[in-house]
Amino acid sequence: MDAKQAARTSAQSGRKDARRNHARLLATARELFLEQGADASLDALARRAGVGIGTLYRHFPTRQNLLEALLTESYDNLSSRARELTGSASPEVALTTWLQAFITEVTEVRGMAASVMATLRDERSEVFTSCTSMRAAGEVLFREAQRAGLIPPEVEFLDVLRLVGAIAMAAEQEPDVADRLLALALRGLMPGAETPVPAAGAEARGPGAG
Amino acid sequence: MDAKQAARTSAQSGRKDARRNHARLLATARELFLEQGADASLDALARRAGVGIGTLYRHFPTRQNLLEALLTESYDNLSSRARELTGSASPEVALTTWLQAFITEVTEVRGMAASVMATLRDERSEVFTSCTSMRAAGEVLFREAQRAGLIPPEVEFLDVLRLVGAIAMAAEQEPDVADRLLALALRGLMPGAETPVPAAGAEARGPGAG
DNA sequence: ACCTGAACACCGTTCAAGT
DNA sequence: ACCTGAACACCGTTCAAGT
Repeated sequence: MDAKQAARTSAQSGRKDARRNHARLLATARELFLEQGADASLDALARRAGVGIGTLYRHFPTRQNLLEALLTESYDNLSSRARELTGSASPEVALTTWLQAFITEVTEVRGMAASVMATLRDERSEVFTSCTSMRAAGEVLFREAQRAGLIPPEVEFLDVLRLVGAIAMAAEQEPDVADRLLALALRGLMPGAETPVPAAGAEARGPGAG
Repeated sequence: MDAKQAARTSAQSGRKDARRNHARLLATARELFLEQGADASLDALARRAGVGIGTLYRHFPTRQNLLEALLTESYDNLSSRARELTGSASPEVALTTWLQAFITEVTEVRGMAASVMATLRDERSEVFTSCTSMRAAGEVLFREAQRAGLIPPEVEFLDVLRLVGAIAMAAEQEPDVADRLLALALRGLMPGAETPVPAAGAEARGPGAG
C-alpha cells in the first residue's frame, strides 16, 4: 500500500477513531495553515489536533498530501460556484467572477497556489477527481464565453487555469495586485496584436501547429 | 550596522580575503543553486566555496540576501538586453522578446522568481539600484510599443513585470508552459472585451469574507 | 577586522512498544 | 489496525576562540 492509498482509505473506512482523527487533522490543518501558511510546523499541527505525530504521518505521509486534501475542498467549492454561474446573462461577468473566486479560494492559505499548479499537472494526484470536476464545471463558463465570441477559439482552458494559478502564486505575496493582474491577463497586454509570440529559442510549438 | 549594510560593504571593501570570499560565495551560490534550486543547503554552499559557515553568514546574513545578490546580476543582464532591443523596427517583437528573456533569466534558478516579486515590491532591497535600472530599460521598450498603439494607454509597466513574474513562478514548476502562458497574457483571454473586470470588493461569497 | 567550526536549536521523519 | 512519542537525522544559526 502506497502513501496515496493510505491517506485515501483512512478517510472513508477503518476504525471509528481513525476516521475521527482524519477529520480532526484536516480541520485543524485548515485552521493552522490559514493562520501560519502552508509551511506551518507539522508538530504543532499534531499537537493542536490532539494526536501523536505518528498519527499525522499515518494519515498524511507528506505535507503535499495534506495540502491536496485541503485543495479538494476548495475545488469542490469552485465547482459549485461555477454551476451557480452557468447560464448567466453575461458570460463575460460569469467567467471573470469565477476566475476571481478561484484566486480568492486558493490564495486563502499562503503557499497553496503552488499545489494548484501541481494538481493541474499530476493526473495521479489525490485530488484528481475534484480537480477534474472543477475543470469541467469551469470549462462550461469558458465555452459560454467562447460561444459568445469573447474568447478566441484557439485558447485552451487549461492554460487559462494555469495563468490564473500563476497570478494566485504572485497574489500570495502581494494580495492587493490580484485584481489588477487578472484584469491585465483578461484584456491582454497587446490585445490587438496579430502576430503570435516569437518562438522561444526552438521551433514554435503553438496550439494546433503540428 | 544592519544586515543589508554588512552584505553591501563586504562586497566592495575591507580586507582582501573578505572580498575574495564574497566573490567566491556568490559564484558558488549561482553554481549550486543552478544545480539544486534556491533552497539548497547553506552548509553545502559554504563547504563548496571553501569557507566556514560563519563566513557565509557574515557576508549574507539571510538566504534572501544571497538570492538578491544573484538577482542583481540577472537584472543587469536584462538591462543590457533591453538596451540592445531599443529602437527595433518592430516594437512588438522587441518587447515580447525581452519579456521572454526575463522569464528565462529569472527561471534559471528554481525558487528565484518569488524573489523577483519581492524585489519589485521592496524599495529598500539590496537590488534596488539594478532593479530600477532594469525597470527603466524595459519601460523604454514598453513605451515604444505603447506609442505604436499596440498597448492600451492605461496599462502600467510595473503590472506587466508582476504578471510576467507570476508566469515565471509557474514556469519554475512546469517549464514548457512558459511560452504559452506568456502568449496568452500578451493576447489576453478576452481581447475584445469592453467592460472592465468586476470590482474586487463586489465579488460574491468570498470564502474569507464570510 | 575577519574567519572558523563546534554547539545549540528546531523540525521533519521513523519505528518499536502499547492499546 | 491504529496510536503514541521517544529517538534519530538534518539543517539553519550563533558565538567564543583563533588569526
